[in-house]
Amino acid sequence: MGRRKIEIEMVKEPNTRQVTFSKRRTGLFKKANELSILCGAEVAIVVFSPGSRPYSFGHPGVDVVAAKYLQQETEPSDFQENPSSGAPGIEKLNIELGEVLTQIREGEKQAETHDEILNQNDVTKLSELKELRDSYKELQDWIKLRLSDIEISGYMMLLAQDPVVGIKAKSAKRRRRKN
Amino acid sequence: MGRRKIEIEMVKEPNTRQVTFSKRRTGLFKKANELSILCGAEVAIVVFSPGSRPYSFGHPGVDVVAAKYLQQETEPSDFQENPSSGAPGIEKLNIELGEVLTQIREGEKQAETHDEILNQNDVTKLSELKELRDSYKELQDWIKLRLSDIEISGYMMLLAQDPVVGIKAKSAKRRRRKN
DNA sequence: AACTATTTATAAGA
DNA sequence: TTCTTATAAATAGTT
Repeated sequence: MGRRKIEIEMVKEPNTRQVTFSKRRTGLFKKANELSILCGAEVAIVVFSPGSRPYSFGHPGVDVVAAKYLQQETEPSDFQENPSSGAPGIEKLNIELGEVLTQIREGEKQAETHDEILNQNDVTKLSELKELRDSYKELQDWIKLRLSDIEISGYMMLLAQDPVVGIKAKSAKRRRRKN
Repeated sequence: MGRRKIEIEMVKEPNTRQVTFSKRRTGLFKKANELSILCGAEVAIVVFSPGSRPYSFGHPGVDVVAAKYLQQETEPSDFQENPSSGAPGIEKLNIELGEVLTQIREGEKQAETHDEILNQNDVTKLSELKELRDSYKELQDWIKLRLSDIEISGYMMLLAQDPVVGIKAKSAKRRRRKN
């Protein structure tokens, strides 16, 4: 968005990096503000500059949103006891899928420790990344097809259940279709 | 930034508002990601949609940054040399993967409308569910293998980033397994 | 800090 | 909804 296109990678020149940080932090907060107003959404952002200086934005407030977020995290989900779906055995399947998700997440954390290695990879590896991505996409498509075949709902929900609690609780309760 | 200029005020049409929310939330997270990479900054964002669904972004993690923010202890920072990611082109791949995740989530929403149908399914369908599950597991394994091959870190992080909120450990009850 | 040339985000439209 | 496209907006390099 400037005179030239830049790669998304650490800006080496300290001075330039600082300037970039200031400009983009301002832009980020502006965007966040617009989002909250346009959509009536609650937003909280905390940023630590390269020099670890803290900056924050919040609507209605960082603390408010953070509290809501934390509360939700600890809040005991109620979907558990909900028999909802009703398909025999589906619960067990859901649990297993949940475990798979957990594994993904764990692998993801483990991957964090590989940052440096990542930086050493050269572009050659990109082909492999694409391969990975494409394969993943294919599977998603396949899953979606299977889903329409067997009409299973709570199932897909569970796919993303682990990460998104909000959706979980909501779907569990719903007994009627919305639209 | 669109066909027409719009005023920054609550979008009245619920449908349009939802669309705007999705687009802008994606844009916001993308910007946040770029900021963290370009400047080696730590960023955490929590957003609640108009429907109070939680979304979050965090580098290195929402909880990490949030904790640091809350503590606010003037610690001697030597954050300067955070290498974070930076492989050329990886940014684009991350975004594409993010889109895949979005697709999953969308499919999930769509599935919600099949609650009733689901309840009519009989046990016969279970075999298919298992097939689905196994296939999904297989892919996860494959992905994990590929990951160790190419050592990509931020990549997998992005996989779970969108829902992220994820960290919402609360799904606690069922994810509690040592693996 | 301002100033543009460009890139990027996105509001409408298909 | 997903993709496209005309425009608005953000911003990289410059002054």
